[in-house]
Amino acid sequence: MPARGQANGNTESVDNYLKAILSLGGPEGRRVISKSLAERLSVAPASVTNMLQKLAAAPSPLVEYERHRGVKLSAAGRRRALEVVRHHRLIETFLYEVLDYPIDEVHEEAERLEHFISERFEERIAAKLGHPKIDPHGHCIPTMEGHMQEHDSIRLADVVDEGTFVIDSVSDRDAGTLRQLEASGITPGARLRVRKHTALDGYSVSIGRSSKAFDLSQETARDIRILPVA
Amino acid sequence: MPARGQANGNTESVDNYLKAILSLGGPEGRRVISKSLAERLSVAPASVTNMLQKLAAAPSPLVEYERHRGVKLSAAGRRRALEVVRHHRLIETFLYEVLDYPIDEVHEEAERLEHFISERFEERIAAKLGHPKIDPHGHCIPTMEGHMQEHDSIRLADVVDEGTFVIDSVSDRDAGTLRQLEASGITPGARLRVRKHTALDGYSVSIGRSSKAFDLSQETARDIRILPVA
DNA sequence: CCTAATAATTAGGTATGCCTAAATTTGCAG
DNA sequence: CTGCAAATTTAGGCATACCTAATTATTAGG
Repeated sequence: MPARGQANGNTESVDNYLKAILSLGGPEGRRVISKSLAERLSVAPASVTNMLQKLAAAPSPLVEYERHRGVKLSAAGRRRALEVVRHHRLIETFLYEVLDYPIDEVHEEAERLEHFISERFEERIAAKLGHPKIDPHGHCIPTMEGHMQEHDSIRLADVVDEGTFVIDSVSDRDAGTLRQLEASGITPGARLRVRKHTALDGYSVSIGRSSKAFDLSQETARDIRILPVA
Repeated sequence: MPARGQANGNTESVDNYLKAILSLGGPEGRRVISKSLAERLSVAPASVTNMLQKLAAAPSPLVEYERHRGVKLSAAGRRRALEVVRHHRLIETFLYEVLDYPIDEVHEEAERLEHFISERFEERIAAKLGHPKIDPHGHCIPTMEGHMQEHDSIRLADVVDEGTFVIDSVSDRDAGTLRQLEASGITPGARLRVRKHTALDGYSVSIGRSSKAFDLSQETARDIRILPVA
């Protein structure tokens, strides 16, 4: 298939590499090793090497890559990655708010569409939504200029003993988990009271002023990010 | 790139071949010759032969193809083609009605997105729009079951002398033309009074009860379809 | 009915992006 | 400092979908 997208050779595949590097390298833009990329993208390590070489060799490269030493995004690469993340999160918000999608279906649809929408589409849905700052999972939406100020939330899984928190965000990694969390009222903005189960390796939590308690596995607790109560 | 889409090997490219065959073969499903397809798709004739052979050789083929004798859609191919057309026209309507796109920009965006939206997306925008029967250009939207009842409109270019008509639809072939027609009030549903310019090889038209007259080239008149006044 | 023009097909190539298997390189433990 | 294991890279392939050039079919004119 001939290359798609703008002047550059930006394809769906390239977008996904950039997103993965951004996500794995964190906001500070740490070096990312090929193995992590291969895992994240469900692709053979050799394919990663291949792609990184091509990306790095391009006229205005999207990544900085040194043999055997991992990759990081160039300024241009970071810009493109943030644009794709912006698309993704705006689309999710749009599907949820305007098209009444169930929360656990927005991710998959956005994952496909994010690569193909135009600047106009981006601008129009942003306007329609009142230029939202966070998506339905609580993740912040990068600005048009490519700025993203992360919240300094922590993972519930990293809480030592107990306390009361505000839910910052919920991972969209697994649709099933997401559906369950939503059903239990564990959504961004909710107040969460937490107590650690030392025996069961998990947590007992309740929402708001409710006395109903839920058990969460350590696994699930990694998908929830929390903030101290304001 | 690995195949995208459902069980079958439906790619963007295949979709476009099917749409072109549907469009060139008309509602009756006439045989289409490779040359026309090549022109329509801006592709070399050899590429068409190649693709048709693959499509026809598939386990449940989307086309019926005989060497040197053209192609037509199989039942499955027609179903898929109509689904893509439905996507296209629903998306156009959605962009126009919900996202306030200018009329001359809806086609290009829909042309890209039509291949990537899910059944759910289709269903949700259809619901949001109240299950519309025609798109903003006046083209009818195939049903979910793959039915499309064409209007028996005629091209303005085929009008012999003069008369009054209702505008059925306007082609989305050229954005510039479309923008001009919109600006002149030549949009689906409008009443059109026509008089032929024998000398200039074109038409003089006016809209509704307005006395302002516009000249239209023969070229442009091919892009306008009309119905007798009800 | 034969030939010339037109259409279609075959043959052989390009680029993308993925794969496996066989080298390498790196880095950590002893 | 050595040597093994993990990570990475190279080499060689596959599928898609496109291309050009050369060949073969079909069809329409004379």
